[in-house]
Amino acid sequence: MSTRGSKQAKAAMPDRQSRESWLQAALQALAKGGIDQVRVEWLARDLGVTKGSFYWHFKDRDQFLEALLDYWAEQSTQTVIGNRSYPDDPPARIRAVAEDIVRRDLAGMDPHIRSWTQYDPRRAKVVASVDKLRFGFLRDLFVAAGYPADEAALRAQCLYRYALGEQFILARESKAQRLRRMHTQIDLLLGP
Amino acid sequence: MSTRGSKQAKAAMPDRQSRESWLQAALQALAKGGIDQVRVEWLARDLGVTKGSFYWHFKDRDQFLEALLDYWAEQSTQTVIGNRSYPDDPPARIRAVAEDIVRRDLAGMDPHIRSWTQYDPRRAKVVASVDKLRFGFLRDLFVAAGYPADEAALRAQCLYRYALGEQFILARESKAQRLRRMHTQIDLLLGP
DNA sequence: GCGTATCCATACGCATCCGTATGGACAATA
DNA sequence: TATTGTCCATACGGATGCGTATGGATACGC
Repeated sequence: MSTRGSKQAKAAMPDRQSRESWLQAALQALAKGGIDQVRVEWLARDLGVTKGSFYWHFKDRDQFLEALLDYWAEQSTQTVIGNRSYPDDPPARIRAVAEDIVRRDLAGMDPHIRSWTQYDPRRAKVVASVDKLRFGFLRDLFVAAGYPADEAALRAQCLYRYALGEQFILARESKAQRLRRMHTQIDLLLGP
Repeated sequence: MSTRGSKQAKAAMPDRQSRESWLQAALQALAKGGIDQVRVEWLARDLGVTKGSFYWHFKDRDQFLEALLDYWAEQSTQTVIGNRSYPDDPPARIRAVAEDIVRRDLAGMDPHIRSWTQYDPRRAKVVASVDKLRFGFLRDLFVAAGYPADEAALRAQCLYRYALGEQFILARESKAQRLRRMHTQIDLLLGP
């Protein structure tokens, strides 16, 4: 039944878990049903191990959730900001970044994250720092496009809120439609 | 200790609960910490009664949560759309509605609702219908402002996403700042 | 005043999940 | 081969929350 670690070891020690594999599993669970889907024993079942592994890597669930939030923060900032293959022309760059936001794998994670962290000041602080970082990245794009600082900030705020809101519309829409409307929004923001 | 129903009865039967008082308490709990804060015994404590009351009004927790989602849908549509005291001038009307959205009591509820319902098709359907209704209301405002149908729809989608996204920014900002930026966004949408 | 309907308290069984305690499997090192 | 370190299985105690069973309290019609 179990695919317990055999000796041919395609990638060495198949069943052994790392801190990160637990966090990765938790992130997937979080994406599916919110923070109350992140249960120690459920993750263990997903990973094909038992809690014994969990409590070897982490002190308790609280510390794990803290680490999870940090892990999310790291992932969700690198995904957009870490991509250096964007075009040089500022407006095209803004479009490319916005498309990346819509497309990215972490789509749909934000509502769970924010629902989870909303009333915990310490956690809200982490989310706020992510918002600040992503916003700053967008603002710089508008600055590069020639807008003065305050104008750039306003437009970046608009775009960021739009991108966030986009994640929470559950309507079954094609990605093409979403992208088209996003372009309309950007055209407005790049206008006067 | 208990303010058990005495005979002077300022408003008749102080401690007796109705279906709606349970739903109201649940909505408050939901707003604070998401759906996993909605626990039968916790609500009972909040209301100053015991579970006995709950299981008289509702079959079980699942049925209760269904009713809760419907209750939210009703509340969150009436809040904005039910207000008939908006100005007649279409642009001013759009501004007033948008301000209402920012100000309204249900602010901050959406992330919890969407995190909760995202991966349940039956529940997602309810949320989608709310989105559809609120969006339709906004679209009609743009139509009234003179935009052709498709243009109005696009602008309404932009505004709606912006308003949604606004709820998820946890940054400590004054309401005045939020309103000012919202106005900027609307000015853009009412432009060319 | 009596019966009935409405609403809630109390107490219990049950399942689930957290955290711990302890020992075992496996690899690396000597 | 002995030893040590890493990682996990198993089994348990305890807490928590759901749902039920049953009786009590209050209002209302007659």
